Amino acid sequence: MRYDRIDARILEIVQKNNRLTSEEIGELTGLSATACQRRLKRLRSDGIIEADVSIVSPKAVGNPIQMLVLVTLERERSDIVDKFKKAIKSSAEVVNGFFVTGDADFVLYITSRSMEDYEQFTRRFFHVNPEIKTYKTMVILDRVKASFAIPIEPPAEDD
Amino acid sequence: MRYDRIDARILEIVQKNNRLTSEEIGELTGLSATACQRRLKRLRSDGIIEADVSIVSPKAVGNPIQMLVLVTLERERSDIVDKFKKAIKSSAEVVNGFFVTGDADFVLYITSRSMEDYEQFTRRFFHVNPEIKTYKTMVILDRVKASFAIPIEPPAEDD
DNA sequence: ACTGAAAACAATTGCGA
DNA sequence: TCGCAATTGTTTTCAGT
Repeated sequence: MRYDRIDARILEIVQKNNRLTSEEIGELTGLSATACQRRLKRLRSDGIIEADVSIVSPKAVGNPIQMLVLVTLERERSDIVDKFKKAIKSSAEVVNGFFVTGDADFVLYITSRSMEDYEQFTRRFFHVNPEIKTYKTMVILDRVKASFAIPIEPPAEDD
Repeated sequence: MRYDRIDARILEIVQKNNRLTSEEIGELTGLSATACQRRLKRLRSDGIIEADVSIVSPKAVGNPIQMLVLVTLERERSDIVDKFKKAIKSSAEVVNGFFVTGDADFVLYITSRSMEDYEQFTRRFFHVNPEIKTYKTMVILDRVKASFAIPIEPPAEDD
């Protein structure tokens, strides 16, 4: 699971747009299309590229409201935590769920059709999960930066 | 900017994997490859599909540490807020930045090579942005759900 | 707006370097 | 690991329903 400088360049490119042809990527990297393709294949099979997805506009598909929710559980017992993780996974509204240190136990990224829908969701969700002590909702007013591009460290040099 | 039930189905599919062939999508939707392709083209040009990207593993590219940071500014004056938005945009470490209501003014999603690197980053970042009153770091222990799939509302029916 | 066939284009594989 | 050339497969265009 190793990558060189050219792989890093390819990753930077496809993180922004994975529909470029290998030829185009080749031009941007100074490699032939074939070589780029082979590298991409390796990056995918090695799991450096985790997935290739279309990003859908939440607004365009009827979920204009987005929230970040800080959830604190009653207790941090591992069975309770695990149960809550399952609840996150099985909840369609929760797009992202993070288990974190600090001010909260979990942070959830949720999309919703309306504030009313969100309120209903919380009622259900928090009723089904009585181990939740508190939650704090932060409504997203602006996605200032909504990149999916992870910064890539310069690769190790073993010349 | 409208979509029907089949478009919704296509969106669900490509949100998970945008490298399927039109043929494969056709089989999953009961349409011909050609029809799927036309729909995808429209979904892209209409902006319902915002982007097509490869998801890179932060861990695999040397950024194993991920954080969510709640930032509160000294004051919510619009020029200060705008200045901070610019700082977010121009900072490579900040992958995502949200302007929010509630307990904080901004939530940042940051990746880093190490806690030391993160500490250095905060020093720089908060030095350059003196309008920051407080910030609270939550280190991500587990990405319980790291989907990029927005739930899609059943489309409006105008038969 | 859809399908199906043909043409254009891109990805993959094999080979020599 | 690379590039080139040949093959395979995918996408796009076009005509017809």
